[in-house]
Amino acid sequence: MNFNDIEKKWQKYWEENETFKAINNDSKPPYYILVEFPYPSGAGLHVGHVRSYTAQDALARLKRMQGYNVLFPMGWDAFGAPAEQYAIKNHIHPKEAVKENIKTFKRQMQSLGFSFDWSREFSTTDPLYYRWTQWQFLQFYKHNMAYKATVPVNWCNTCKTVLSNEDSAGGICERCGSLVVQKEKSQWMLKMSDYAEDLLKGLDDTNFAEKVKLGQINWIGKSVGAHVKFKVYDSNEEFTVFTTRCDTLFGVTYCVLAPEHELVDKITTLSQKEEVKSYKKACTLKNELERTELNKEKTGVFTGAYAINPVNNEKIPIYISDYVLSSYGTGAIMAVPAHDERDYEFAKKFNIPIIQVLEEETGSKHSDETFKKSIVAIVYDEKNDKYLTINWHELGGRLFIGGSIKDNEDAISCAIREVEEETGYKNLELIRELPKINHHYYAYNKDKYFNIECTGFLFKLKNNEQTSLNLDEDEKFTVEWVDKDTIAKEIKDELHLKTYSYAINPTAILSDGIHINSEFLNGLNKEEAITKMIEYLEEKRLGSKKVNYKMRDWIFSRQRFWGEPIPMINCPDCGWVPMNESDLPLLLPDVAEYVPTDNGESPLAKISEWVNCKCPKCGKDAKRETDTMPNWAGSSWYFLRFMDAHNEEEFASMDALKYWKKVDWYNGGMEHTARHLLYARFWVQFLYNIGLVPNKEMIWTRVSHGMVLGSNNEKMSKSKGNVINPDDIVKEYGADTLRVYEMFMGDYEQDAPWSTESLKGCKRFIDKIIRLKNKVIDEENYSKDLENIIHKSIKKVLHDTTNLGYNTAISTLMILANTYDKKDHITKEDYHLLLTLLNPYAPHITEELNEQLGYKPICESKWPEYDEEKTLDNSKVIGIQINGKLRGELEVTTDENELEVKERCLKLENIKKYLDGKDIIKFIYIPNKIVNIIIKKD
RNA sequence: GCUCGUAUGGUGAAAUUGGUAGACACGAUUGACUCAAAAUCAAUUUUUCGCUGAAAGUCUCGGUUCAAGUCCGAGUACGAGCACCA
Repeated sequence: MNFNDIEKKWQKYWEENETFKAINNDSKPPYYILVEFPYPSGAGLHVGHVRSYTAQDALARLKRMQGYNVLFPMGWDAFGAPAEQYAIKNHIHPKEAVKENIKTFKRQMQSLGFSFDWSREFSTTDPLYYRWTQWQFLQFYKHNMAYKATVPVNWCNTCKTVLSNEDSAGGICERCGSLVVQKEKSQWMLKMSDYAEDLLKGLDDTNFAEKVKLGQINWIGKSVGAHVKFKVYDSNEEFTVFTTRCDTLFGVTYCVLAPEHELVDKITTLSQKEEVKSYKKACTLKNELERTELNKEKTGVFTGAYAINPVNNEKIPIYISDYVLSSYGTGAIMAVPAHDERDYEFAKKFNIPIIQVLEEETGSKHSDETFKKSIVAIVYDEKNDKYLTINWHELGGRLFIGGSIKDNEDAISCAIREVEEETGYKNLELIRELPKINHHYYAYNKDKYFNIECTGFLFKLKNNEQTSLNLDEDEKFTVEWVDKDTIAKEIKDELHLKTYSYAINPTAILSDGIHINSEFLNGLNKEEAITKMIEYLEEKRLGSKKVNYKMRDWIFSRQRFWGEPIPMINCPDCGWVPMNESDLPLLLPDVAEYVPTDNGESPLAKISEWVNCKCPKCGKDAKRETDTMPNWAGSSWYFLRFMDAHNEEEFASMDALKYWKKVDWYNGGMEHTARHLLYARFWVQFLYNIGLVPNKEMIWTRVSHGMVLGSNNEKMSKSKGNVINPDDIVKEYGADTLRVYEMFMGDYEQDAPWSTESLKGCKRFIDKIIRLKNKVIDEENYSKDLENIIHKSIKKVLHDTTNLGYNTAISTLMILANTYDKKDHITKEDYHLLLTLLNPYAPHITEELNEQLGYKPICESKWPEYDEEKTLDNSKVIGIQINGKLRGELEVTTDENELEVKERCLKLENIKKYLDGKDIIKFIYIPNKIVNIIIKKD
């Protein structure tokens, strides 16, 4: 029999015997393994699918052998735009296209021998399934979690259609390449923002991989800050800003409102009216691309109005600018150019003052410090592109010019004086004063600790006129002009380096430090100052602590045909009325001809016999909602349906949900770890809150797999011609080979390129397994000399298969097979064991060989036990190092003590050679690991 | 720009707690079997050198340690996601 026949034979056996059927309420412990159900595209199964399905299949098969009642289901996420477009083009109903694709996918999956429980199969497009998706939407609505709102959508004027964010990436329509514009539409929304905190906290009740948790946390984007009220000068108006940095309030030099802010028209002065109006107009015309373009210069206009800074009553101008988003926070900000990059950029452009309120700290603090003020002067020679430095030689290396400020002297005159005293140059022109730095240091010559507030200055040399220096000082240092490279290499002092970086790279200071110019906050660090400022604001009723989240409500409407219809009816008298639950499912109409509308409504809007209906409340003529649900809807709860797939009374019974408890292990692509997972968790938490599921989190472990890339290390795509079709591989090399190869190809969580050469290596491994049968002699029990490696292998394969170590599990099995191969004979039990361990990965060939040996099928057997005692070695070869360098090896037994090991060590020829005439300072013996002998060096 | 991930031979990659770097494969080279090929088996394969031995070596620089791929600090390159989130 060839491998294709063997595969068919066993696939048939499993199907006929319902080997993988999971039974609800079985007495065995439940274990739920889930892989993301695929979107059945026309392209068929991808080798990337094969990778994750095989991994989970191996886990499922192993868990079954361990005595678990394993639920390992499969279904189809079949709503979506591609099927819709295909259907429009070919004048058929999308469900026909979907049916075809599902058939292909299922055949391919079955040809790979995945142990799915096909009795629970369903598609999100089955009315029996989406009936419950609709029902759950009604629950959202009834609990005030669904509402209508007007939001902008991406709209393509050429295609006359609404686009998803994915299809309009970069502001270009994916299909026709024309510019995408924003259009206002009334949409159904789910109040997901209410769940932000719960979704954050819920992560503690999961075992998600750390990077998955991080993805969720970032998406939710919690930030703790404050609301601060600003009064408009000479008016009764006021506005509120959201800030995470209320500690910098004394550095506020202007405010910005979003162009759409409601106050803009009210406060704009007469003289600025025209300018404001045209800027607002320009903003609405901007498309996505322009708004998000990198390096875009800040724009904005002055409203003519002023605000009052609540902490110091300063009068500050109010601008409008599109760098402030109306959708986040309050749509208004206080601007602190000294400590925010965007504000800095804006202030530079509009010549707005910059007030530093936070000094960066350098050096290390000491308890007994003397405070003084000082300067660092950086003098630049434009002509030669060089900087003036003083080389103190051994005394202190290379520095810029520095010095202490005398009493009754201001910082700038001090800087000019010091430059002349130390270098003789006196014709300086100030380019810029640099931010102040708080520096701690120890002065050797004075044996004292100092804390200085240092102001930096950047000067330009006007001419080379130089007075002569007195000789005494000339002996201690030399004055040198140096270039950038020399500075980078030779200046080590932290204070001078920091000042230099301010000079060449002017920017806002974002790091922590010490507050200055801030009255009651002076001397405090960032965190202390924030706490104190919030207290102050709340006490004076000027503001309050406020938490903000980036996560918005879920836009739940799509203007498409091929999705779950939203079961809402618009009645001229009663408004929006939910359908009666007993009338569900609301079916999609059975028409093959439908065209998109010109105004962006769903194609359903044109099918009048479907749209027109009666109001469930008053019975008058009414119209159905024509928007459909997003793709994410059906996939947000499918894992619950698998627990009770054919229930006609409920989406799933509490009984079934309680039996399976939760998804023990969920696997999918990295691209879904943020959004899909978040939507699914939100959906479940809502169902929990209304008492329909037993746990607030229904997914325990979430793992993300790496992609299978083409052999050229690029993503597989038709256009690149690097696509591998699993059907071809199964036909030529067999399903088992493909499965083993995809598990062996590399770290499961990492991307891996396809290699047909490597695949052939796995075929050779399978062939070797078959050849080993010739060495089997009719004897029970393990061979004595194989016992150690057999027990070790059972342990390792078990550990690796349940801990994402699929590649090392395979290599362990290769080593075991190689060991068998070196022997003339192996026992039946030796061979049986190898087949059992390999079975989760290569189920067909192992079952076949196992049957030929006369054993009962592996899929009905137990996972072999290992004896910890027998995995231990009683001796081990360890390395012997001398001063950390490997110089020899020694076989030690576990019961040898350090003294015995040392004695034997020192007798070894190559060790003696190195020790000859040297003193041993230390002898380190780490049992079972290594010996390190430390000797005195010459 | 921000967040996350990654960096080890010609290639895919191993290396539980810091403890002999390169397991297991692929490819390559040589040999055996063969009329020949395939298959199989055996051997070599990190680099350099004065080759029975030695030195260097896990992106770069620095640190901790008897001992660092692994821990700490600074940086570089590549990849992914998000992007003016105050």
